[in-house]
Amino acid sequence: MGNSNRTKTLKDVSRASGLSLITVSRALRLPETVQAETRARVYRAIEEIGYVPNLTARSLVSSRSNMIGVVVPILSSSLFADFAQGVAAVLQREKLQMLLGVSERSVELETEAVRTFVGRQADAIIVTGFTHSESCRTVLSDFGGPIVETWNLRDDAIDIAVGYDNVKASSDMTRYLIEKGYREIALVGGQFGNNDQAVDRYNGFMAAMSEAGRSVRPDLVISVPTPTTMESGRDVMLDLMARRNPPDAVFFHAEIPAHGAYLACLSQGISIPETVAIAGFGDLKLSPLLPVPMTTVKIKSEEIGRRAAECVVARLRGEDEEAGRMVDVGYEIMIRESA
Amino acid sequence: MGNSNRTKTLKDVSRASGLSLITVSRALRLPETVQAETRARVYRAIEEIGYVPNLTARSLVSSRSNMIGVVVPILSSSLFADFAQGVAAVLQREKLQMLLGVSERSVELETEAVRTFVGRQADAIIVTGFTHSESCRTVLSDFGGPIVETWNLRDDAIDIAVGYDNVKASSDMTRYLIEKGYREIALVGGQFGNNDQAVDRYNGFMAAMSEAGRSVRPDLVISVPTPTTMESGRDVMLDLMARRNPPDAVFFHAEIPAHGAYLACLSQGISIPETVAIAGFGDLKLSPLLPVPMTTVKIKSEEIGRRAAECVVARLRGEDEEAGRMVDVGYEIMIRESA
DNA sequence: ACTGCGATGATATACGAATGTCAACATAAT
DNA sequence: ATTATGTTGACATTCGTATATCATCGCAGT
Repeated sequence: MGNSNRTKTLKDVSRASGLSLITVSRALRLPETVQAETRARVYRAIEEIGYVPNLTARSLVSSRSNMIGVVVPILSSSLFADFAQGVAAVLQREKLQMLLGVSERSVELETEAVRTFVGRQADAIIVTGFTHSESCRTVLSDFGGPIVETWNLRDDAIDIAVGYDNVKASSDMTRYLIEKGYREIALVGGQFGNNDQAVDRYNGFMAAMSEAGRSVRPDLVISVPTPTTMESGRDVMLDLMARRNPPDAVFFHAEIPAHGAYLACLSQGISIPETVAIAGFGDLKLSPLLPVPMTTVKIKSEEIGRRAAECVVARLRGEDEEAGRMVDVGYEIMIRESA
Repeated sequence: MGNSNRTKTLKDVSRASGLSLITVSRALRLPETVQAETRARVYRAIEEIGYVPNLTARSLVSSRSNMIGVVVPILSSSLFADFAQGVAAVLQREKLQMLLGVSERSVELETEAVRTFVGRQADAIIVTGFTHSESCRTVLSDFGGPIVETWNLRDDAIDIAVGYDNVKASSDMTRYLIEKGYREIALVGGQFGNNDQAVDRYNGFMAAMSEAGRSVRPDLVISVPTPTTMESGRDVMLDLMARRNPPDAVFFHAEIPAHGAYLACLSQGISIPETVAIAGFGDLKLSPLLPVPMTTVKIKSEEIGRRAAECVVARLRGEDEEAGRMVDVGYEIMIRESA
């Protein structure tokens, strides 16, 4: 483990270079104000003793940390992984670091994560969804920096919202299925607890149905547990198709179960879309490459992450004080062949 | 945005509660040493004014941050996302936070990330792979805390290694393919730059081949660019199958291109494993659910993350000072039907 | 010789919490 | 009454860096 010495400080650099503490400090923060030769001496000494600035101390004084707190419900879902990737890409080039918290869709864990972000002087906070605990809202509203709520759009954003209209996306797809002539459309949705997206998608579906004068058969509205899996989609699908009066179309509000259902049909010889049509929500990389490419709602997860991070850096730079409070990244109805 | 006041300090709690600063501080750190009633007064005041302890200041004096730095090559790959998820799960329950850096497989970006981890007084550092820049090695060896290198096993670990034997995993699968009777085995590997795993897998393949007295046709050794995509796998596969003497088995050293290739065969009516066998490396959720389930090397990505994090917390607790320097999480050869 | 400027240094203070020493007081045990 | 113990407070210092003020010194332009 090499050196067992304590970590080096600016004072050590000063000693090693024979320059005063202030000059060293200036050489780092205001390189223009010291002579080129002096600067070189400082850099040489830094290199020599292996000095790494203590960013904690810097944060304490500046009350800025160059860290952005990000909360995602789960990482092992490619949607949120892509989202985090998008955030990371933007932060990377701005020399900002990402403090990542995983909430597992629990508002308590989210609150805990947000609290530590605030305690660590994070410069901004990006969270998923609009569902928060009371104490989380309190902490966030006392927080000075930019706050971005992502993945959905609501009027009551705390500060900034970056996402897309889940209600509209869901009703658009539902309307397409109706127009396409499907008679019995099943809905496989998510769980409502702590998930405003699932609620909005459900509402979008119901709105489109009633708007078209269609009643919804309660037995055709099913929800799968979180986190979603291919297996749960497969099971739901096989259950549905084994019934006396099966649906002729199934709208999955999550892509993973849709894939599970799709593959189950493929294995069982149930033809898509002839016997049953499948529509998804998410559009993962696999979806367009399936033998019968999947019709689905494309979510721009990486873009949500990027735009959220861009809002943050814009605000930190002082631009856009009031603008960009609401960023709609949109969605796309990908009409392919499965429905 | 609620309160535009500056963030609250311990002094504010002291003022609000009518207790002295030290008592408040003690109530938080050594609750046993203050009376229950006093403690309650402190908590009430904290609640009232919305005090959140400044962890930056705490870190500065304790020179511990409760943050663990983690570097992954990319997040939008389910292997690394699962890995990060595993790390996060363990850190969560230990009240540690994750500082996440994305290296994009560049040693420079990795170095930069590691440097900021050190500067932020991270308590431990977890990196991917054994390929680092010189300055990264220097910074790491001056770093006082635990360092975990993951996803592979090598003798020259800086501190702790958590992973599996890529050479052996690759040669095991190759041997299986040879024994299974495949005559012309193609290899679709990754790029070697900054990727010790790709190198080891290649070496494992070559070793098993020469051990069996089999020569390797250079035209059947192909590499796909990083990051890997389904499309690149599809293209390689279609190219291979269009040749005069196509292979009868293809060993993909990454799962995503294997899936792309698989789906291309499915669409083109190329039967698996009769016309061509496919073996993968990774075992994603999709692999066992394909119509012809895929034979592949199962990597325990989430477990690598969990174990790495567990090593870290054990060391931070002072346990295992010397033990657990090398953790082999193993792999599994999943014999299914595609080969 | 004058001012003005650029580069460097000396010294002090601040950031928010942790921590060590010592004092003040109340209550309990002797 | 004396000593011991528990609770609270006052004060000072520390962590590593940023920053403000003021002092030097050398050198160019007047």
